[in-house]
Amino acid sequence: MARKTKSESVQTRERILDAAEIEMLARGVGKASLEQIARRAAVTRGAIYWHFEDKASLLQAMIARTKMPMRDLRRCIGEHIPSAAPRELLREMMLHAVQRLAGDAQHRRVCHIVLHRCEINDQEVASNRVLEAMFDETRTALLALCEEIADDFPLAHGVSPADASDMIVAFLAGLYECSLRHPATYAVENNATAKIDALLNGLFPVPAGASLSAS
Amino acid sequence: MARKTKSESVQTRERILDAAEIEMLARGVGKASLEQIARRAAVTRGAIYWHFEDKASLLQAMIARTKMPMRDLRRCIGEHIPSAAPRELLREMMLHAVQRLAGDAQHRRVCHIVLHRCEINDQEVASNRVLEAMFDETRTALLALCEEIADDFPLAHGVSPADASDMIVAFLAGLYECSLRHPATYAVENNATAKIDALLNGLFPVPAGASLSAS
DNA sequence: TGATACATACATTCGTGTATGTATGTAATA
DNA sequence: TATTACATACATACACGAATGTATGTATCA
Repeated sequence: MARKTKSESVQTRERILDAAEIEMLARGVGKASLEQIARRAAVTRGAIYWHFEDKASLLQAMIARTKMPMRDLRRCIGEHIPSAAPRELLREMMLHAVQRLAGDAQHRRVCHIVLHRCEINDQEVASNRVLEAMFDETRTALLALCEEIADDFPLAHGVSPADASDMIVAFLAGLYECSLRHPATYAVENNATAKIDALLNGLFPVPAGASLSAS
Repeated sequence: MARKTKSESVQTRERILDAAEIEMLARGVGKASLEQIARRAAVTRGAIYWHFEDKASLLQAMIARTKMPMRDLRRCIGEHIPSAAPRELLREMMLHAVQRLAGDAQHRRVCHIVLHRCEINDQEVASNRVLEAMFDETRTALLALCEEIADDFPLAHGVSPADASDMIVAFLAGLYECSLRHPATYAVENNATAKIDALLNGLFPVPAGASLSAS
């Protein structure tokens, strides 16, 4: 009814974003109306249009609230690359991604929305750019890592560093797919280390007698 | 303007389905209007409502036109299981899936629509059931196969048959994700055999000196 | 001649965007 | 310190288009 103080308005904005997450997850971005989002946030559409330009920028703000997984991985690379051995680093990165996916509920919701509750219009900006960034950054970062690893370990027969990074990207993307679509059936965090090690051993087989901590 | 012969009406139906594929792929299921689909098929909405109940059943018919990848795989299992060794069978199945994804344009389009151009409503029927079937059937079939393989080959350390089939499902799902979302960057069919072999060798490492054609 | 295979026309709903109202916080002024 | 002035943070109300569903018309095939 009246003007609220600054901190109250920030809270309102957060409540709107929370409500948008829930509604968009349940009904899809297109079918979730601003009216329903507003009702869930205990405000009116007026409040939404005050805080956001339109539904697209609301979605964008919602996405921006959670750090995207692959940017995270990349930063993780930047911080660790000077010190650790690349193969260990890759392993840690993959584990980190899995743990994030298993542990961070808001991250799961937002990824679920972007990946599965959002029709992609070829010209559209919001989630499309995010997805491109996710895939491209991941691929770039992983490719560089795989090339470094290939200096230390022999690659599997017929597999190039690019092939290896493609497989890892596919595996991670598939993890998100399976665990978000069917959380009951596919428990991501279950035996994650063993699974990741099996994949890495297939791509970069450790020669008999060699140590994993080769520089 | 007038009544067509039976075969002509079948052609009209097909043209509508073709147009729906194109429009839904370009704009998403929700934003593709029946009017635009009709225009592309050179008919009016009247024709669409004659052939289909509503947009949902149009989508359902569109999906039904292409066989789903995982049903295919399962049938492939049923046909081959009595004769071939399970590990070879699994390899062939995965190759088959990749080739289908690379070669069958209509299959690619429909999968692209179901996976990425379709907001999923929790209560909705059409594409949701299809997706569930895809994942569940795949998982069931692959799990059985992995258990058979585990009789012949030792599993990687700490990996159960269920873990192995989960990884394979994730890998295949990720292949679809990557190759459909970024066909330019991720060429599926590129080195597919080497990639698949690397994954299988990671999951079911072949003991030194053992032959792959173990019964 | 009746059922078929559509086209046309209309009613209705739903969501968005925008314009406007309104009450309060806040800073400047006197 | 009280008052004025304005910006803020929404609520309310309305106009508009877009899409759906349905009812009805119509020409042709069998």
